[in-house]
Amino acid sequence: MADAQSQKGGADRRNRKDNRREEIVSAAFEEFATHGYAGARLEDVASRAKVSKGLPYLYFKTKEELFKAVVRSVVTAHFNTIRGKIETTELPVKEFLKGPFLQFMQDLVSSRRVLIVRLLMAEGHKHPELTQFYLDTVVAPGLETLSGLIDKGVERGEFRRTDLSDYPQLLVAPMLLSVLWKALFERHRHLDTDDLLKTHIDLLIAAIEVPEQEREAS
Amino acid sequence: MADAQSQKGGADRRNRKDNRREEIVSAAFEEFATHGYAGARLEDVASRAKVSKGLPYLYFKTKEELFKAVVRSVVTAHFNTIRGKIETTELPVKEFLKGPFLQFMQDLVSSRRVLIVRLLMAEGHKHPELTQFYLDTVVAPGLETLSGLIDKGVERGEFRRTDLSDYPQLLVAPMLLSVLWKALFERHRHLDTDDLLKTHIDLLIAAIEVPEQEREAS
Amino acid sequence: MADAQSQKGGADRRNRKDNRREEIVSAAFEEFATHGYAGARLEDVASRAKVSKGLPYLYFKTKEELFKAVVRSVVTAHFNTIRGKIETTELPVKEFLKGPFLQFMQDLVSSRRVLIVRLLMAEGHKHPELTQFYLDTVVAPGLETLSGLIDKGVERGEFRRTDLSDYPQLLVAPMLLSVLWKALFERHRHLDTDDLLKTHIDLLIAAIEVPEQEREAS
Amino acid sequence: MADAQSQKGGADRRNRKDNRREEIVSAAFEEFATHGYAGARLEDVASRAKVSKGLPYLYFKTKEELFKAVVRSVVTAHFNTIRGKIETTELPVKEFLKGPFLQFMQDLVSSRRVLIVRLLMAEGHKHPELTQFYLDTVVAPGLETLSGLIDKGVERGEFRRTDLSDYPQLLVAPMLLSVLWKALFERHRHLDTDDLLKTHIDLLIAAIEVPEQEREAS
DNA sequence: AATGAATGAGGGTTCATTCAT
DNA sequence: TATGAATGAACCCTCATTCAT
Repeated sequence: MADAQSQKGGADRRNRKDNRREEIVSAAFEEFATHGYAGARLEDVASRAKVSKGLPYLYFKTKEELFKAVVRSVVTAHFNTIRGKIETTELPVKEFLKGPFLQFMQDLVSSRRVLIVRLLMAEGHKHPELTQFYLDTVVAPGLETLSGLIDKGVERGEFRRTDLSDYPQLLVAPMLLSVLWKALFERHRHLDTDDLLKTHIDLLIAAIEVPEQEREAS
Repeated sequence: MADAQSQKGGADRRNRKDNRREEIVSAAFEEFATHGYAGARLEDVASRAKVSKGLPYLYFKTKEELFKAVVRSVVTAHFNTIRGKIETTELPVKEFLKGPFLQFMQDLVSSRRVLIVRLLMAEGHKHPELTQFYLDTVVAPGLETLSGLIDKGVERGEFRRTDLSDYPQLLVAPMLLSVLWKALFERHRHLDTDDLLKTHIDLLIAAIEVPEQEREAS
Repeated sequence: MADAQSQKGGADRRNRKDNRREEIVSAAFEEFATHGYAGARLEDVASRAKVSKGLPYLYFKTKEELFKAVVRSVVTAHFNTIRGKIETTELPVKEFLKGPFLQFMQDLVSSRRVLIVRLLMAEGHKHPELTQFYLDTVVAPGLETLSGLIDKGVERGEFRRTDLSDYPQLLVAPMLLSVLWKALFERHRHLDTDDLLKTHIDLLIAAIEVPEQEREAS
Repeated sequence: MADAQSQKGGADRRNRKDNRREEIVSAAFEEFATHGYAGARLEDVASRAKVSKGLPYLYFKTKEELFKAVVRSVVTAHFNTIRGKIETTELPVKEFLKGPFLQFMQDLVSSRRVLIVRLLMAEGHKHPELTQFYLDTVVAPGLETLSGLIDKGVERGEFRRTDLSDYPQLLVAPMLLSVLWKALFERHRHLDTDDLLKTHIDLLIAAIEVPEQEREAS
């Protein structure tokens, strides 16, 4: 029992430490997202996380390390879900695009997480290893998966063979635009990004779809 | 003579002053584009413009004023050209999109001017009036013009009536993506943005085009 | 048995405690000697002593207390040996100087312990009670003893009566110089301090020695 | 006249700037000498020099640069005087040592400038290039000159040939000791360094002097 | 109009010291 | 007794802005 007690004590401390770390990263995310990298003050991060000014430095050697941790934490684990879905779905590709994939983009656009995208756009060029990390972890696998999805549609006879396979970026470009619009212009002029994304998917499908009557029997 | 002299002197001075101003703004553009708003140092702006450290303050009260001037200066006058072309072209809309419009996007992506876009993404939300200005001056008229272009295609029977008219942003979203890719990822992974943009236009046309045989004679 | 057990336990604890203390002081000596007072970090002291960051504070209230303990520990017990030898030697003073005393100085110059001298030089003026302690414990008795040694030589007819008795510091000044040379300049320019010290002793003896033929028979 | 005026204006500014620089270095000398390198606060340097907190950074990139400038400024030009005298004196070497040279050492010991020696002792090992500079600029030439002085005495038949020529450091070691005594112990126990130095010179001369009756006629 | 020296508020970072466990 | 997470004061350095010339 005494053992259990002390173990538990250790676990508590571990948990507390982990929590603090997460709280700091989370607070930092807000501050970076709001003020940009240079504009964010570590002291504000600390007080948002309700810790002392010096604590972040116990977990992150420098502001930049903290920034990297923020990017990593936002990125990690969120994109694997949809990727898994894409690769295992049984739906016709067209239905998948109009359903789950559209949904995914719509959700992403309205989530706070995408602020990281704006951050990266704004500050990424000053942190090459970070962009590389993001490219390797999120962008490249994501594009790979999308390419695969298009190809699957082609193989199944749903889609014509087009250059879209080479530029899966085109599938998500309007999502990027939506993110930026929301960040910059939304307060001045509303844009229905959900509908915009839906329109985008519909047009894309129209562009590459093989009409029902032309499909081969198999 | 004396009058002419002094007038000429006045003109010189005016010119010199204007030049100075332009040089400062231009130097500031480079510094802002390279280091971001917070990261740019007014002293570097001054020395890039080959003026003294204090001079920018004779023209711009604060760093923010200078920033606004930069945005305005980059924005102004560059977008009217293509807008004019769009509105007066005699080409079939399809041909216009595949020709001059594609060319315009390709040029823009590789111009230094688009760095302003990254700047706005990074700092825009802190300068609402600036984004408003940008929206009013560049974005809104641009979108308006694009809408008109699509509609013209519809009216001429080239295109089906689609929701693209409501979301002309979809025409330029890949351009935005291209800009960002170049800024962030290009050094890690090459993307042929010219070809990507071409593919985009082709797909879009495929999506909305009325097939030759279906067109009404008029 | 139980008693023995607990007694032993008590002894262990005492020993352990003393060891810890010594280890901390010893680690602190290294850190202070290497980085100076202000430059030494208590965390480094702790990790060098392989104890936790907080432990030194159980033994020493502040960094300054630890510093004092370091000075005291290095000082204590090391100088009594030579002092004892000086006071009890049967050798002619001249031989004593050329033999054991020279040896002592040569050893001291190459020992790590003299780093304390540099420390005191650097920080002593900020810790008056510490310099007083050092003066009372090491310097004053040492000089006293040296004075006595010279006087013994005079009384024995080996040396002339000179003012050297009033300034025994002159006997050790080259040792000080040697210490500093090693600390500062040795890496740039070698100095054979052993030979320098030998030369010093030889010259000093030449200066005060009563030539053989002039000595009184006794 | 206007020209002269503006020239004078320029000169004024130059002078003012140079003055500021000197004032900062001088203030820094005091602060470093009092608190050591790490203990000195640039803000205190600034306010001692009656300039703003940031000004020192216009003249010295970092604290270390300022420190180096302090060392250089104290060192420069002060040691050439005595060196010149040594090399050109017409006095018998013995008389020179007992007169001007002793005087020089006595003056030096009581000047504020020697605090730089304590500084170097304390911090020198952390700034190798600085100690090298000091060695090359002050120490090495000084020792060279002293060696020459001894040799001149030997050549003139005043002195025996001894190893002192190889270790001119022995001539100045008591000066070093005096500096340190004053810095550390003087407030606790008085030492008449003037007399100590005189005794030192007397003893040294006694050690190497060729007695009058033994000198060769020439 | 133009210069560039000077100012001083502000932010990143360190580290002696405290304290909950 | 021992740990190491946490605190917060202090300090170096930067840079937007001012001002004497």
